[in-house]
Parts: sequence; C-alpha cells; structure tokens
Amino acid sequence: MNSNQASSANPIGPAGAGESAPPSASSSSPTFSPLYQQIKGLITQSLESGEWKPGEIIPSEVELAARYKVSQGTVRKAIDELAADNLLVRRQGKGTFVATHNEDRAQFRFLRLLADDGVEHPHISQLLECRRLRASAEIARQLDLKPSDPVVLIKRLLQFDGEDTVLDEIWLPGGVFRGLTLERLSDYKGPLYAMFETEFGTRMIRATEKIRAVAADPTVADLLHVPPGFPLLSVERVSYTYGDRPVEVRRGWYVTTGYYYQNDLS
Amino acid sequence: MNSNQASSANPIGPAGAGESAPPSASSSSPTFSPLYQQIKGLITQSLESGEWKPGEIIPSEVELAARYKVSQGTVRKAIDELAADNLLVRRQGKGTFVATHNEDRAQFRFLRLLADDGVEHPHISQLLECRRLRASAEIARQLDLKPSDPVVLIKRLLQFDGEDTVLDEIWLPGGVFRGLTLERLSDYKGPLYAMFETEFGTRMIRATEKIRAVAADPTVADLLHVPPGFPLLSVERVSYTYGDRPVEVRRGWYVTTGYYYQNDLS
DNA sequence: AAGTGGTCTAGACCACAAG
DNA sequence: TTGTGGTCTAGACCACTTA
Repeated sequence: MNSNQASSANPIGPAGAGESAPPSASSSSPTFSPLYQQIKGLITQSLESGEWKPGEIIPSEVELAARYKVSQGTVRKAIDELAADNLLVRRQGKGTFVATHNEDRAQFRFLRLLADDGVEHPHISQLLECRRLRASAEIARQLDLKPSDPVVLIKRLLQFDGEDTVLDEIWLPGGVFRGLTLERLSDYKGPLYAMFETEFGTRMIRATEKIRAVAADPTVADLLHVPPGFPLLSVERVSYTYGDRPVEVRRGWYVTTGYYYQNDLS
Repeated sequence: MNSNQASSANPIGPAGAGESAPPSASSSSPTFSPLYQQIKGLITQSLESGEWKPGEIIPSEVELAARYKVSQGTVRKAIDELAADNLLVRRQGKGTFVATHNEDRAQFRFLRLLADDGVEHPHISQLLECRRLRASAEIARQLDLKPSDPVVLIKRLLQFDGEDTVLDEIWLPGGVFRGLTLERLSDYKGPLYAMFETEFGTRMIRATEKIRAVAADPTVADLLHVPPGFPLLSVERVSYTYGDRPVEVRRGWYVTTGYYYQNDLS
C-alpha cells in the first residue's frame, strides 16, 4: 500500500480538491496506488474479518466517506469495483449489501449446466460419502497445503429431472472445515457454497475450471448409469476465497446428453 | 432512447449542474435512460458505421464531451463501459482506441485451449475446404436467416505442437461474406476474426458456447487421428456482432489429451 | 419526508507518452 | 511542454424504497 494510508487520516487534514493539497499519493512514489484502491482494500478487510456478514447491509456511502476521510465519489468507485467482483450488491434506495450464496440466484454462476432447450433445471443432491483423510501430493499442491495434511473428501451425485447427471468429488482443507460431517451436510438445505459460507465462514469468491472430454472409467460409469468408456465432461475446479487462497478442489464428471455446459465469451 | 437526445443539443442549452436546469432526462419519464447510456449508444453507432475503424484512435474525451454537449465525466463513464465490453481500449497518455482482433493478444479470448502445463501454445491452421451452399434449417435459425439462404462453410484443422487437435466447421452468412474463397483464406496471415474484421468489416463482439463431451464419429475420428468413439470436446459457438446480430456458427471438436479448455468463474 | 444509491457537472491535479 | 487518460473532490439533483 501507498504512503497515503487513508485509514483514519490523510497526510495533512481533510485535504479538499482544487484548493488545498490533494489527498492522493505522494508524488513520484515508486509504488503508486489510487485512493479508491486503498479504500477497496479496507472494505475488503472488513468483509473478510466479518465486520459485515453475508446478506447484511454495509454503511452508506456517506458514512464510509466520513469514516475513511475521503469523498463520496471515491468510496463509490471502490464499491463499484467490489460490486463488479460480486462481493457486494447494490440496491437503489435501500443500500449496499454483502453478497451471499444463499438467496442469490447465484446457483448458475458455479454450475453452468443447462438442458438442451436452454432452460435451467433444478437439481437435487445425493450424498455418497464424507471422509477425512490425508492430502495426496496433488491435492496438497492445489490447496496450498503440506502433503498428508488433513483434508475432507465429499462424494455426491446430482440428479437433474430424476436422472443421475453429475458425479462430484470435493476436497476441502481439514483445518478450515473442522466438524464437517455427512450428517451436517445432509441436514443442510441449500447450495453447498451457502453452507460453507454460513457454517464455516468461508466464502467462495472465484474459481477456475479445466474442462476435458474423458472416457468413463468403470467406477464412475456405474454410478452415472452409463457404459464404461462413455464420453463424459471432466470439470476440474479450484475455488478461491479472500486473498486468492484456494479452499476447494472439485472434480466433476458430467453426463452431457440432454444437457450442456454453457459458457459466454465476452 | 429517451426524450433527451443529447446528440447535438440538450432540451435547453448547455445546462450546467448545480445552478441551472439539469440536462438529464425529463422527469417522470416512463422510459428513463441515463445520459451516459445514450452517449454510449452514439459512440457505438460511430463504431458500427466505421467512422472510427479498428486500431484507430477516437477523439479525446474533451472533444467528445464538446461534440455531444455533455461533461467529460459523462463521456468518461460511457467509454468506461465500452472498454469493459472490449469495444474500446484506453491507453493512458495516448488516447482511446478501437479494439481489434489483430495485434491484440485476444487470441486466447476466443480459443481457450491450454496445454496441461497451463501454457498457451501457438497453433497453425490447415484449411480443408471452403464452399458456398444453402443454409440448413438449423443453421438458418441460428444465423437468423431464411432456410436455403446462401451460407459459406469452412472446414479446418488446428495443429498444436504439430498434432491435429481441433476440427472446426464454420458457417457464415453468404451475404455478408461475399467473395470469401479458400484462396483468400489461405493467403491471409493471422487470426480468422482479424480477417473478418479487416476484409469484411464484420467485428465479432461476443459469443456463447455450448460444451459437451461426445464420441468421435468415424469421419471426425479419421481427421483427428483418434479411434472412432474417442471422447471429444464438442464446442458449439454462436458469435455476435454489433446489435447482437449472429454472424457465425462454429462447431468444433477438440482432442483434450494434453490440452484442456480453461474457464474462469468470477 | 427522509435516506439510499444513481446521475451529472465542473474544476483541479497527477501519471504517462511523445514531440 | 503539451495533450491524453486517471484520480479526487464537492455539490446538486434524480430515482427508488421505506416509514
């Protein structure tokens, strides 16, 4: 961060624009960071620390401007970017809220599977198992853990229109998801990410996926009721929380007869 | 568009803020559109009409503000959104430029295939054929044409590291791509979309893709040197130009051994 | 009526690029 | 030095929501 902290007070007083000294970074600073970026960082910290929880409203723009000793326009730009990053949601006339995986119709955001007619179908989850074990070298690398660190493995089936369509293997760091059991999983109603958020304080911010076409191996084929060798969509996802820390590895096999993975290039 | 045209003059004079009448839309208008959205539309028109061509610089913010009789901040917000939509590119100190598929390292934007090591490998295109024929019902529907309207069909192979990896079938509306021949295609150096842009004035703005895992049929398998039934990634793309008009349908089969399709959920 | 985000303006200054 | 986009401010008004 820059010399200009902007947390409680700027270098010299309120520092208005156009008449007194500007509040921005000191001139010729080698690492220049705009004020609104610093504000963005401070707001992110409050989000991460839980000062404002998912679904809650955050202080109004004028309040935040007073708190950080900057103009409303500056916190506006910071909030604009956080809203674009799906961390905040603005509602005109009401206020700005912390985004959540609950109410949101953010289901499709992470499971981009549509029926051939282009309609988003609902699905139900059938849990197969939930075990604790030690991370393989590969999983440890992807979760930024040490090999043989404890991890949780969840296996489940997703049914679309009553047909088994997706098989998921989900790895989570054991330290963060202490106390996660199959029973707690099956008791919870709603998306998995909503549970992670409300029960474990871990919010998924973004994810990357590697997609391939693979032949179903016998085990997977059996669970998905397709013949061995059947072409399946292999989706390998790594999800990240605040600070770009990886907190989930997910391997999915999708039956794409009657359904397709939708992607928008823009 | 709103009653407030903003093209040459606002309802009443320059209309500054804070003292005289505001320039924005008439009050209680049933269809309210912000000024900067209208400016965005006007700039888009100039882009579409070719007033500013791909790669060229557009007038500075102050010039555009004078031209449209609005403040610089308003055209700035319009340009901000157009830059976010990849229609314009801002370069600090130099100006704002019309985006292009040429120089841009916008290759990966539309062909999201990476090697297993995560590196983007270069590829070469081998043209198989280029024919003119009449649109099938399905293609006509997707290109918003009438059945049996003329279309161009291009087939090609993409080689990564010398290996045939992608087979593409590309349908284009015959009217727009008049004079497109295999010879012209093979003569052109560079990405296909760059050629469409410079030679036919058709710029691809966005695209949607439907992704499935399929078994290679004998013909495709032969061309890609895989056994029949081999799992391939099926990518069905529809590309759109200005005004969300579809101008390309592309069906691709990807061999995803050693390569994967990268997608970011954010 | 009050409070919130959304739009619009005007002006000042900074960072960057090029003559 | 000049011109461009980038940042920051202050203030006014509009649109939407809730009381």
